[in-house]
Amino acid sequence: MSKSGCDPNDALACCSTPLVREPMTGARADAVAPLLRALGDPVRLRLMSMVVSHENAEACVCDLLPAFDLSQPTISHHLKVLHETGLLDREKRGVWVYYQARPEALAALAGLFASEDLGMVTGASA
Amino acid sequence: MSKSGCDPNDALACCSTPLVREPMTGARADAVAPLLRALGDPVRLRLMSMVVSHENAEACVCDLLPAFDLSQPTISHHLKVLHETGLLDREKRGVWVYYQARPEALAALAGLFASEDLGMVTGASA
DNA sequence: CATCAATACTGACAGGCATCGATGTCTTGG
DNA sequence: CCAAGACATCGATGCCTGTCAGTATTGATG
Repeated sequence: MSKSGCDPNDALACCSTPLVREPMTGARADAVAPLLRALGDPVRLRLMSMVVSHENAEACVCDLLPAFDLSQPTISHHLKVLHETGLLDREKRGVWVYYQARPEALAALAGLFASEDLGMVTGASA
Repeated sequence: MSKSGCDPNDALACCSTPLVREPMTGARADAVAPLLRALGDPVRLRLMSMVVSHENAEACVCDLLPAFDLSQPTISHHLKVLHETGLLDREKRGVWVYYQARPEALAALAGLFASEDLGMVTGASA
């Protein structure tokens, strides 16, 4: 079960509304912020990038560990955070645990920062 | 001056490379993560959204304060964090301080999550 | 100049988080 | 059945951060 009231599915479902269209409600911000906070750590951001850009868009802990000067429990902890936030999927195959990125999560974040309106915003301020 | 070694300009300059293309370097992650961390707080995410979607894409503290159950110093603190991270610009006009979103910062984040490769990633895993 | 309003700054405290060492669990191989 | 490797979990520790109360600063007004 999840640790708190943050439901990843809920977060993904509501991210489709760009934050430039209208003021974000408190509930929506509470749902989206954990995604950004999870990627707000340099280690987790690198882990996410490594998994996504890895072959077949998946990687096991043994692939990721050598890139850091951190202990294995620490890496495991960060992967767990990314998993609980809904950014990574876990799949155990034999002895190894493979983490896969969830494209819909990244797509949700991309939609959040949808830049279609940004040009309009810049022009409107003049 | 910035509080730490995080240079907003550096962060914005390097964000243009999507994190799905190749593994992110440690230095790059250190530069980008603060942007995501800054928006990883629900209050700051709402503040950012409110400023961007506000009339003329700017808002003063007195416009933002009533939407929260927080004290004025707390709101000011969060705005300061967003400003130091390079997400908001400050402009003092008379008694009021107007905060304006920096479109290039949001564009940088949008570029980070550029979804052009996501479809390829999903397909490639099959 | 005196007063008031709006905002920023400082110090302090509580809570959360990143990290580690030690240990447990599960799978594979002999 | 035992040993070894891969990964997760637990408990502890130190740092970071969100929050507030109080105070200083700045500009408008009379």
